[in-house]
Amino acid sequence: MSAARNTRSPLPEGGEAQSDLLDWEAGMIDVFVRAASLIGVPKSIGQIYGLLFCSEEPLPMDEIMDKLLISKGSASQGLKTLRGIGAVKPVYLIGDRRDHYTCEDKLRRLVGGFISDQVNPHLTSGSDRLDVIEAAIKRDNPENAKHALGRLKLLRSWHSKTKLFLPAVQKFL
Amino acid sequence: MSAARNTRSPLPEGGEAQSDLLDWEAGMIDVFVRAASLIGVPKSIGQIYGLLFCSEEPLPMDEIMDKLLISKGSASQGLKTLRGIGAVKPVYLIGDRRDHYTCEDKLRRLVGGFISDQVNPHLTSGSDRLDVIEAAIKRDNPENAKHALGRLKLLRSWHSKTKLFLPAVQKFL
DNA sequence: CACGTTGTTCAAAAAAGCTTGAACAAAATG
DNA sequence: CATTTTGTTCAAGCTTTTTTGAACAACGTG
Repeated sequence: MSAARNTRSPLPEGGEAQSDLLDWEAGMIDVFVRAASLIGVPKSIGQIYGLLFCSEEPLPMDEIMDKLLISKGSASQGLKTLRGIGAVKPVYLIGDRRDHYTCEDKLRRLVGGFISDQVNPHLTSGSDRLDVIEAAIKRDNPENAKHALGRLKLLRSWHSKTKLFLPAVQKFL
Repeated sequence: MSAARNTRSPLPEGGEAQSDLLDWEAGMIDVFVRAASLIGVPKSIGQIYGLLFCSEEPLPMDEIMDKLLISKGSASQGLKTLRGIGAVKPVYLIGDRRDHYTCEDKLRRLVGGFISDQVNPHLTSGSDRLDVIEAAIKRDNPENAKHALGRLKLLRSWHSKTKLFLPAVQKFL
């Protein structure tokens, strides 16, 4: 095998912070950042998840800050969100006061956590909104009430299809 | 049936533009705006789709502008995007030079259009990125190369599951 | 072919969302 | 209990995205 002093991503460094990511790590993190933005999740969260995905060991917050060059606020907030959807899990190491984190790497759980945290609440409140709309139609009784009720019915069918669909996603993945 | 002068949403009006949405329409549009933002689509696009969803007749751009109180630029740009994913269809009415639009109201087609326009391109380019990562691992041959390759393999499996999954979505909905 | 209508484009303004950093809380240490 | 370490919160700043509006292209029409 050919010699190789691991090529690293840009970012020359001066005093404290140091990126120190290998190319393959930077590449993977990039994949996660893109995937995150596709589903409307902030960059820093994709970065953190990606870094943990690459890491063989659980990482504490300050290492995450150093490697990704993000602020304490971002790191703390990002980990909070990731914990919330169950995408990272805290690991307690003896002899180290700091919380360490690993990523959840079962696709099914990742998706499940995201759905129940980010999607289901909207689905639930959506149901109430449809009831309000129905009330408005019946109250105002516009001349095209028949059409309006038809649309409402269609929307309700989309709603219930989606509710059936999401659990099915779990099984599939 | 009880008397009722249709209650309308806020927005007193002065000279030209007029919102003139009924409560039930405003409610439905709101549902679409929320759904749109859930999947990272701008508000104005959700509004336009919602308005067309409520309307019994195809609508021309200037009516859309007037009812939603949005600018010509937004309306034009929003319709362009919606046409792009096949969420609205142009309808040509004789005796009227203006293009009119109706919404696509088959859920399957809506979702299909969105996926092939917004998701598939990312999936495709993602595949190339994984190859680049693999090359980086083999080139640098870091001491944890075994672990790195394991992660890459996992990510590849997620990738192919997703590729299988998306067409399945179509059938289900 | 001059004119009015319809629709697109794009630079600048506005809005929305993310990140930062400093102040604060909590908890372990000596 | 004073001090240090670890982590959270949140207002202010910054970036990115969206919206606006005016200039311009396209196209019928008379």
